[in-house]
Amino acid sequence: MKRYSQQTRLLVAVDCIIFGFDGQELKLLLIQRGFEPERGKWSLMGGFVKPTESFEGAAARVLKELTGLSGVYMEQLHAFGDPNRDPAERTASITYFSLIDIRKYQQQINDDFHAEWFPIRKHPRLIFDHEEMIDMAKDRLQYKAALHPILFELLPDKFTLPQLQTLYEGIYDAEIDKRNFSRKVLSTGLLVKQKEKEKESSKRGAFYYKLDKRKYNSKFHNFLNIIPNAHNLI
Amino acid sequence: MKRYSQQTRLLVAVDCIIFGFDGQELKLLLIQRGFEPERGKWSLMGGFVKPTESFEGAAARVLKELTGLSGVYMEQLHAFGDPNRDPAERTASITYFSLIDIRKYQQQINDDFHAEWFPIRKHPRLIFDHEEMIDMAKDRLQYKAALHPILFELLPDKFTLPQLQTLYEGIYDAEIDKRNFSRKVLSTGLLVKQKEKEKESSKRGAFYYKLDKRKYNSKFHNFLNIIPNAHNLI
DNA sequence: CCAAAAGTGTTTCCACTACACCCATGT
DNA sequence: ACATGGGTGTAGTGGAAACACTTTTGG
Repeated sequence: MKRYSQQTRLLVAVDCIIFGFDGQELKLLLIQRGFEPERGKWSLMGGFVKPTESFEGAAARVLKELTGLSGVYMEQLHAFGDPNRDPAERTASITYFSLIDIRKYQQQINDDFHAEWFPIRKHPRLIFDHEEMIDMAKDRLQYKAALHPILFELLPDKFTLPQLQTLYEGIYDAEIDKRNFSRKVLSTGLLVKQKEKEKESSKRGAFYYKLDKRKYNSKFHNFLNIIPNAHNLI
Repeated sequence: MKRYSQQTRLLVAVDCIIFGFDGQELKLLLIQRGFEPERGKWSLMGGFVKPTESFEGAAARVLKELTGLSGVYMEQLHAFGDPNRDPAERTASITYFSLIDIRKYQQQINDDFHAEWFPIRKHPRLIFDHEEMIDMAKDRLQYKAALHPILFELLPDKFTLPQLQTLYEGIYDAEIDKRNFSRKVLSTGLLVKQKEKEKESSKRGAFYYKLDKRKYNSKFHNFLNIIPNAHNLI
C-alpha cells in the first residue's frame, strides 16, 4: 500500500494539564523541563507521541513516567498547532487534562519525581503556549463541572460537604449558600453519608460522604445545576 | 537551535464535518475522495496540514479548496490519533466542524465542486474513522446548541420562527411546543422582527426575523434553555 | 462559657410546562 | 367556505434562591 509520499510530517507531542485539590485550593502540577530548548523552565508534563501509540496512550504514558500516576481521569482538551509554538521545530501538541486528589498521591509525586504543585492563580511562567493551554483547561473545567459531576475526581474517597463546597467555590471563585448547596448535591443521590466525622478542621466535625460509584457512572452524563446562575459565570 | 532529532514525525491532516440546513432537515456535506487509498469512496473533506499553516488555517483552506466556502463558523472538534486509522500510513486527524446555510451557497458548491449534501441520518458509508467523527460532531452539536445560540449559523440572514423551530426539532429529533418555543427564543432578545413575511411555505406567511449581531456576539457564551428537558436528551 | 464551624427548613418567586383558540390568506 | 399553517395567552407547578437560627465541642 502506498504512502502519502509528497507530504510533510510533523512532530506530535502530548501535554497534560493536571488539576489537583488538597482540600483548600485548586492546584496545578508542573515540572521543570528536562531537555533543550528551555531546559529547566517550568512546563506542563509533555512528551512526544511514539510511532505505535495512540494519543490517549501517550498522555497516560507521559503522566506515568513523570509522576507515577495512572488510572486518573483524563480527557482530551484541544490540539494546538501553531507552526511557531515551539521555536526549535514545528511541533503539534495534543493536550489532555486530568483531575486528581493531591493527598492521595502526595508522597509518590514528591519523592520519586521533580513535579511540583502550584496554586492555580500563582504559578511560575511557563514555556511556549502552555499558559494558553491552562487557560483553556480552566474554562473547560468550569464549563464541564457546572453540568457534570466531574469534580469528585478531585476528592478523596471520603470527603465532607464543606470540602466539596470549598472545591466548587475555588473553581468558580464564587460563594455558595451552604443550605442550598447541600440540598442540591444530596438530591443527586450520588452521595452516601458515612458514620465517621472529619475532625481536623472543626471542633464539631463534619460527616464524611462517599460517592456511590454505580450511580456516578450511570449518571455521569446527567446535567447538574450546582452553581447558582451558571449563566453569568461561564 | 537544535531539533528533536530522535523523534518520529507523523502525517497530520484536518477533516471537516460540515453541517448544513436547507429549511427542512439537517444535512452533511461529503465528497468523493480524490486519491488513493479509497479513491472514489465517500469521505469528509480533508487534507494534509502544510509546513507553515496552522490547523485552523488548514481547515479553512481545505474547505475553500473543496467547496469554495469561506468565513463560515468553524470549531475544533477532536484530534483523532489511532495509529491504524489510515491503513496507508499513520496519520493524525484534527477535526473541525462547521455550520452553514445550504441555500446561501448552493450553486457554488454544486457547480464548481464534487461535494454533495446528504441527510444526516442517511448518508453513504464513509472511509476510515469518519463515521466516528460524525457521531462525535453530532453529539457536540446537540450539546452546544442546547446551551448556546449556535444554530443561527445554519440559517439565512432572514428566517422565520417556524424555520428555526424545524431546525431545533431536526437536531434533537423531538417535537417542541410552538408557543413555548417562540416565547423562549424571543425572550433572549437576539431576534429582530422584520416587516416582510415569508410566503412560500404558507398562505398566511410567517414574519422574518434577523439576528441582532451585536447581541449575538456578546451573548454567545450565555446559556440558553431552548430544549425542554435537555437533561434527558443529551 | 465562648468561639467556630456544621447542620437544618421555610417562604418567595420565577421559569417552565401544558394546553386551545383565533387569524390571515390562497384556492 | 374551507383548509393550511401562523400566531398568541394563561393557569398551574416545581425548582431555585434568599434567608437565620440551633447544635456541637474544643479550648
